[in-house]
Formats: sequence, C-alpha cells, structure tokens
Amino acid sequence: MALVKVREVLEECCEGKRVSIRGWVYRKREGKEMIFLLVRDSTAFIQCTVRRSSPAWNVAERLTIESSLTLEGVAKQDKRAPGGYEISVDSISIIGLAEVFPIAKDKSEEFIRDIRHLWLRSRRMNLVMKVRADVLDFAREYFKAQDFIEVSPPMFISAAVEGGSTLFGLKYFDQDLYLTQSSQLYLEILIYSLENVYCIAPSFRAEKSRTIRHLTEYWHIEGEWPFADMNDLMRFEEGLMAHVCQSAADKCKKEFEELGADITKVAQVRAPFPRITYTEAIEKLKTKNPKLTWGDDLGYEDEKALADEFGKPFFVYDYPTAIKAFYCKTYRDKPEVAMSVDMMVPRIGEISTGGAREDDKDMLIKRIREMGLNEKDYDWYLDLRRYGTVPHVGFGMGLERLLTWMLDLENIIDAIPFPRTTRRFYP
RNA sequence: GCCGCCGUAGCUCAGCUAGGUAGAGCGGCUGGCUGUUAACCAGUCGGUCAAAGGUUCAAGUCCUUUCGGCGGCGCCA
Repeated sequence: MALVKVREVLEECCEGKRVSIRGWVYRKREGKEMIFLLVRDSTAFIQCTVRRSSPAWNVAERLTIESSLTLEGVAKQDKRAPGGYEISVDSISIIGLAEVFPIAKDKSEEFIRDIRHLWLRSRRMNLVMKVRADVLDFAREYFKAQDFIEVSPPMFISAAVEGGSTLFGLKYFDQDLYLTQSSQLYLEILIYSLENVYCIAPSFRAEKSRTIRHLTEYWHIEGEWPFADMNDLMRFEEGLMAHVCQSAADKCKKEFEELGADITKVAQVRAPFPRITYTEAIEKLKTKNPKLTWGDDLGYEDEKALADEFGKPFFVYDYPTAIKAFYCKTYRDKPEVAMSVDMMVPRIGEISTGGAREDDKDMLIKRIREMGLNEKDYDWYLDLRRYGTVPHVGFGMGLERLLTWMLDLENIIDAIPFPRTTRRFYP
C-alpha cells in the first residue's frame, strides 16, 4: 500500500486503490452511522469517511480538530465529496491528539495575529508561502541566467547605509553595532572581485510606520554590477520583474486561483516598462497636487496617483540630488539631479529603488560632507574608489512588497511567515 | 513624530446615544438527527465588561489617566 500525498489522490493517482495518508484533521462531522473527516497535509484537503462498521470507528470518534494521524483506506471518486475524491477509511492511528483548537470560523485580525504560530497552518498561509518560495526561485533563475553570482553579506554592521535615524542598534559584546538596512555597500565591495553579484537577505528598518506595506524586518532582493549605466539598470530590473511575474503566472496558477488573486495582471507584466523622469512626474501631478514643486519628494498619494494612471509597474527616475542618499551618482552637467530610479506598482507604490553609485572619490567625499556624515565611517567604502574605481549600478527590491502586489494581499504581513512590525514580534 | 478608530464569555459581537439584575451566535460538554459540505435541532457550561482613579444612591454605559491592538500620514522597500 502506497503512502501518498493528498494532492496525488485528488489528481487521480490511485482510483480504487488502498492508500495511506498522513496529516491533520481540519474538520470533523459526526453522525450515527458515519464520521466525515476533512484531512489536510501540506498539499491539499481530502474528505475521509469512516462507517460505524469500520474498525477505525472508535479511533475516529476520539479525534479532535488538528490532531495528527496516519490513516488507511480506499481512494475513490465521489461527487458528494468536496474536491470530488474521498477515502473510505478502515484504519486510523492517532499520532498527536489535539486539545481544543482555538481557531474557529469567527476570527478577527487581532486574534489571528496573536496566534500566528497556529494560523500558519491555514490554507491561505500555506499557499502564500509556496508562492513566496517559487518567487525566490524565479528571481534566482533570472540572476543566474544573467551571469550573477549569489553572495552572503553581513547583517551586523558598524556604519549606516542611509541616514542613522532608522537603524536598529544592538549591543555587540562591549560595542554598539546595528542591523543592516541594505546590503548595497557590501555588494559594492564584491563587484571588484565577482563583477555581477546579488543577494537575497533581510533588511531591518526602525521606521515607526503603521501601514499595510511596512515591516521592520523584510527580505531584500539586491543586485549590483560594474560597467553599467541607468539604462542597463532599468532593463535588468524590468527583465527580472517580467521573468518572476510570467513564471508565477505559468507555474502558480492553482495558488493564485485559490487565493483569489488576479493572475491576469501578473501575466501581463512585460518589458519594457513605462519610464518617466521625476520632472515629468511633477508635471503630471500638478493638477492633482498643486502644492507639489520640483525638489519635493513624492508622497505616497502622489505615487498612487501615478500608479493608478499606468495600472502596471513603471519607473520614475532622475530625482533631485537633495532628497537622495550620499552614494547616488549625479549628472556632471546637472549636479542637482541624481541617477536614481524607483519601480512603482499600483496600490503599493515603491517596490524597488536603485541607481548609479558615485564612483569618483572626491565627489563622494564632497557628498558625504554635504550630508553631514563622517567620512571616517566610510573609509573602506572610499577605498573602493581609490583602487580601480568603476561605474556601477545596483538596486534593491522588497520581496514582501512584490508579493503583496502580485497576490493582492490586504497587508504585507501575510507575505512573510513571521512578520515583525512596530508592535508585533511574537512568536 | 502627527491623526483617527477599537478593547464585553475560548472566538465573533450586541448592550453605551438616554446610567438601574451580564446578553446572543459560534466553539466546548450532554442528547437527538443527518452522505455531511462553515451541517442542523434541544439542553448545558462559560464573565476581573483591558487596568486604575473619579462623578453618582447606582457605572459595561459618563469623565480622566494608563496599557494593549488596528489603520492613515510622514519616512521607506
């Protein structure tokens, strides 16, 4: 007798055959002559029936919701069963008898979040996590196909990437260190050896943002490579996005369907993306937001207005230097404009930021001073410009923001199994 | 950092406007019924009304403070 996954039974692997499955009780309906069990494993749910005459009856009676078990029986098609297939059970062995499970049909957001460790068993979270794993695979596929090498940067860092305000500090033995906000500076080191590099790693931000698109710990897909310009960067990013979206539309159909996500939107993502400059964006937004003038950062409402107009991913590039980080390269003939680009998607806004990095040592020192930073903190970073400097570009994309958009999730916390927000860090 | 909303049974909520005996559904338990589909029917168990203080003859309800949670803005991916 074969030990099979529930999905295999539903896909007609074993019509009329005796099978064994392992899993957990999802629902139980008890009658005088028949007990209906809805059993789940990692792949799917299936209805299992136990008749009073079955030797498994006494064991089935004791079963509680979420008990783990192994059962044996004959798999068969049955129109009355949800899913179209069921198992007529003749043997059950309980592995772990569950106490009364706290999750019932009525559940609030707050309660679900309090018992995250149990809610992760839900079909919904099961599906999202599968798509997440696939999206990571698709992203790696694309990087590899473009001859990028995956590297492993540190999470403990001694100096800030961006301003210091959003860093999480921590005690490192007797010293003060931080958790990284981005692996960018470390990828910049590695391009001098490996050229095209990428990493997929957590980033930490101590922003007290209370929105459906912020996490304090999120997974960052970052790439960095030399001998490239802004056009190369945008072409790479839209290529990555198109590959991930089309692969998902092709290979995650069932998950999208069960999650009620709009797969058409994802299937339609194709390069090239619309590109507008920051200056053009300001022009476009003039009527909707008259207060907005050149030099202001685009607010979420501004980004949303643009995103609604495009209805699909697009780029905004060439931002004012003054609102960008010290490492952004500026145009030599227009120092007030920085070579920076954001990818935006509807509803979420920014899902990626990238740009050309300043490769001239003296310009970089000037920018560090202008931003009120201490150049001593960036000595190793300046070394990169001292020894064989090279024009280079890079970007960082928020994995959970990408998933939130792709799967139409109501809140970014569902794009990661153990979300960390300003108020949540349990379990 | 600024603004708004929420907190009553294990869970979802009503009760608060206009102060007067703590309520319902779900879940649990007991029984009934049923190829059931978030089953159904009857009975039953279940309460620090987030906490503290105040007003009052009387506070779940009105006032103050605190705690916890959610969301919006700003900032960001």
